[in-house]
Amino acid sequence: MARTTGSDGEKTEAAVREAAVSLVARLGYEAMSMRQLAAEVGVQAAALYRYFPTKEDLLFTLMREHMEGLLKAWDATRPASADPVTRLAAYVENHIAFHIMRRHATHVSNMELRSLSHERLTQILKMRTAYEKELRMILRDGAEAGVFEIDDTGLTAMALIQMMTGVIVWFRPGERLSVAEVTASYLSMTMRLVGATISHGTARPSGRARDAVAL
Amino acid sequence: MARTTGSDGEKTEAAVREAAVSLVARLGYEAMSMRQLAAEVGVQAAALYRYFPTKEDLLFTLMREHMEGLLKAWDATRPASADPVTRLAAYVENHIAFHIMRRHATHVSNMELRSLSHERLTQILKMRTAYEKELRMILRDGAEAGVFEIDDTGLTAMALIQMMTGVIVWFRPGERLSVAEVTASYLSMTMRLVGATISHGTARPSGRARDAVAL
DNA sequence: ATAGTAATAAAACGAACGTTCAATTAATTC
DNA sequence: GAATTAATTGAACGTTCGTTTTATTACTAT
Repeated sequence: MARTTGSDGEKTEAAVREAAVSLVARLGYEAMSMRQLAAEVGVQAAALYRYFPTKEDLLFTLMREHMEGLLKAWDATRPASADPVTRLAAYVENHIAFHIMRRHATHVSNMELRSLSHERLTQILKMRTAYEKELRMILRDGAEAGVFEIDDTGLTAMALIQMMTGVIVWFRPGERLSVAEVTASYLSMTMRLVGATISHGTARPSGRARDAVAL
Repeated sequence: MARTTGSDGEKTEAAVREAAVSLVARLGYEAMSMRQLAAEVGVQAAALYRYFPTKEDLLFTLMREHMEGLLKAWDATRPASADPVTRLAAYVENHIAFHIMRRHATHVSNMELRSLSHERLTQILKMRTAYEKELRMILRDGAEAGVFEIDDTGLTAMALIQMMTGVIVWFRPGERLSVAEVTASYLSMTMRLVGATISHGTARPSGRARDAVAL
């Protein structure tokens, strides 16, 4: 046999991407074989090489697009306001929403970095650093404005990101808590953690967001 | 050749364990080959099988001993006091100290769970859950006593653990911050996060621990 | 000394891996 | 409808993998 009826390059490539994210997240990059991936897509292993020259190229593509998506999502959400509390709230909400929505891809981007070549690792880390810098800037502005009480901006940013990203480890949609409830809780914890002292009139009407500020 | 002069089973096994933790942490379990591990120890691959029947047995041993060590460390540190603030402070300090000290082993225990058989995975997760339960109990007691302000005990426990464990991702001993400084900062952030309202007289004299309570 | 055990080397096994190549068929273009 | 291009198969390549087997040497107890 050869070309199959109804075959379409674009559709196949999309199916490969999708299956790869799921498989790598579940099994790990090294543990997933190209034959396994091909079987999941319903194709022979050789067909994958029409779309991705090597296995590592495939991994890198998944990671790069995930990071680009994260940066793009933040760019679209980023509030014009200069109020650090509002900005921090937006950052937290965007981060949690994005990571819950793309749990598998986040897992891949966080866990499989060691499988990238040095050059590509650098590329991904650059994007990650840019994203983290956004949070550090918010924290610094808030600290300087006196609305946050923060020991060490860099350390606090890392702590917050680890805490928020950790959501994907235990959160499962449709269980005890809704996304909105989780987000509200994390918002509340974040605001306490940074010692936010003034209430921001622009408080979201989402659930128990009142906690997000006061303490 | 065969048995080498000066060879000693106990020493070899210890060397294998040590090298394995380091290699699995750096390369990942799947990416590390038994030949690579053997070379690191200075032995032939076949020699490894005298100490660990399979590669997975080796991984499981590393993980089980790490988790046992964590539980044991907490058991030795756990304060007799019933004061939730004191207990929480002890938990945080123990957790951070242990995880920084055993960065590589923690990496292994957190990242390679998917390479375990179902049965062994369950065993490790049971230990992990027991450890997390300790934190949940502290949080619950504190919330009931009115010294903590907590939305959801389970969610807060997960958030705290993710935050604290995240230390191993970015912290490198001998860089900008000392272990004591990092611990003090995390203690401070933790106490704010849970809304600890009363000062605990037993405050450590370690650095800026004054922040650990007040807000 | 000698017998027995502990610790390893050396070589080999079959299976699985990522990848390549030639052949073949489906769709598209002219 | 012929020529071209797109998409895929099936088989194969050389490597590497985890593991087993066998032989050999170092140590220990008698």
